Amino acid sequence: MARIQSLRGFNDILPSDSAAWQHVEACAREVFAAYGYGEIRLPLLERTELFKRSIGEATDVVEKEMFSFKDREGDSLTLRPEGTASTVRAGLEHGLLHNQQQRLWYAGPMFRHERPQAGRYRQFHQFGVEAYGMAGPDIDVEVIALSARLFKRLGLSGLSLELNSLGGAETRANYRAALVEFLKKHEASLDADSQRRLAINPLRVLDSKVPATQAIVRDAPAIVDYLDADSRAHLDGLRQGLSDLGIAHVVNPRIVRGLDYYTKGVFEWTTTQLGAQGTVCAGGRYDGLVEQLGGSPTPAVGWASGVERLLLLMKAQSPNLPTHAPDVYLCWIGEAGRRAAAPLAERLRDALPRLPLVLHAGAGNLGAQMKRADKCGARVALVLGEAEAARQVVQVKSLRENIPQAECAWAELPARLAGLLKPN
RNA sequence: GUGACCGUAGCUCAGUUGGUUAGAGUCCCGGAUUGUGAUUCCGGUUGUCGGGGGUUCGAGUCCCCUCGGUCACCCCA
Repeated sequence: MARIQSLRGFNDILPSDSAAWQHVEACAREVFAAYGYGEIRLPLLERTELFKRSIGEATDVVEKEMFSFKDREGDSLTLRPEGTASTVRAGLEHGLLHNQQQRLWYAGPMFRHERPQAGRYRQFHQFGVEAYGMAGPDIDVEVIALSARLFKRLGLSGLSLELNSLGGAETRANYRAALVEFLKKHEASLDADSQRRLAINPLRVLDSKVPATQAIVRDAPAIVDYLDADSRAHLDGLRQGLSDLGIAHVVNPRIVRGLDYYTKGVFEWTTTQLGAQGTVCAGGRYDGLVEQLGGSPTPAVGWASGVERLLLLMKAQSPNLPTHAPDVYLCWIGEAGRRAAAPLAERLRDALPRLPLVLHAGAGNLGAQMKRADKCGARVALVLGEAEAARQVVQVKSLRENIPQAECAWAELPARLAGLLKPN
C-alpha cells in the first residue's frame, strides 16, 4: 500500500533541526525588539487580487508561481507568496498607516509553486521588517543595519551587500524606454529568454547570466544615469549612512528585483556558499504600494529573509548548531527507585524551571538507561536506586567530563545542577 | 515549466556479462556485567530492491511508462 508522503517541496522540520530553527527565530525576535519593531501576525490566505495588484500581473510570481484556488463561494484565494502585500493590506484595514510611522516585523511560511532545488522550496519561511511613514534614507539605513546585526548575531560571515536604485515611477519609465531602444538594436544577438523579457519586463534582461547577453548589456544605459534628483539624493544618503555605520556595500546596477512594487533603493545580501540560490535577504523601498492598494501616499521600506537559506549557511559555516539535548537524565532502579524518581524530577523542575531533565520511563536495566542517557546527549546522569531512595540521595555521574561519580542529597541537587544551565 | 543524475533495511551504501534463499556498516534489542554509558566481544530483529508493465527458462540488474529525490536552468528568500 502506497504510504502518503508530504507534498513536493513541503518539508517537515524534525527535532534534530528544530532547535536550530528556534535559535534563529529567537535571535531575530531579539534584534527586532532591539530596534523597536512590533510583530504583526498575518493570515496565510488572502484574496488572489491582493497579490495581483501589489506584486504585479506580469511578474513570474503572479504569472506562474502562486498556489491559487477557488473556495466554496467561488472566490479566488491564494496562499501568500510573500509578506509585504499582506502587511500593507492589514495596515490599511486597521488604520495603522494613516499619517503615522510604523515599524513592523512578521515571520512565517510563504508558498510558491516552483521546482524545488537547494535553498528553494514550495513552502519556505521568511521573516521580514517593514517601516512606514518615513521617506528619508535614514530609515533605509536602519532596516539594513538591523539585518546586518541579525546576521552577525547568527554568526554568519562572508555576506555581501549590493545596492541599486530603481528611481521613481517617472525615471523608471524614461529608463525603460532608453533600455528598450538600446536592446532592440541588439535583439537578434540576445538569447531567447532575453528576447522574451524584452517585451514583458526589459529590466530583467540586465540580470541575464548568458555570457553573450552580458556582453551586450555591459554597454547598455545605466539606470543610475537616469535617476531624478530625489532618487539620486536618496541613494547618496543611503550610501553615506551605511558608510557612517561601517557597513560595507557595493552598487550593482544590475540588481533589479522581480516584484513590481519596488522604487528607489533596493538591496540584496548574497553569499557564494549556497549554490544557485545565493540571496539570503532582499528588499527595498516601495513608496507607491500603499496608495496603489487604496491608502494615501505613504513612504515604505522593508526586506525579507529566507530562514532555510540562513540555516543552510549557518550549517556550512559553524559545525555545532544548538540541539535539544537535555542536561540531565534521571535513571532509577527497582520499585522504590521508580516511585521516588518522579517526585524528585518534579521537585527539580520546580527549583530549576529551565533545566532540561529527562526522567527515564519504561523498561530497561541500568545499563540500558545509561546508554539512553549518553545517546540523548545529557551531560549528567543521576542514579536513584533502592539504597539511594532510602537515604534520600542520588549518584551524580558526569557523562561528558572526567569527574568522579559522587553522591548528592536531594536537598543539595538544585544547587549542584544549577551550574549546568546554559547561559542566557 | 525544461534538463541532467539518482531511487536496494530506520540511516549510509555494496550487489559481477541477467543465475539458487539479496548483503555490509550503522541504528535498534538482548547478553558478557541480577546497580553504571560512550570502547570491546557474542547473539538477534530489520526488505513490496520506489510503483506498474514488458523482454527472458530466470530481472535488484535490460527496455518502456510512472512516481519520488537531488542539482542546474528559469525565478527568487
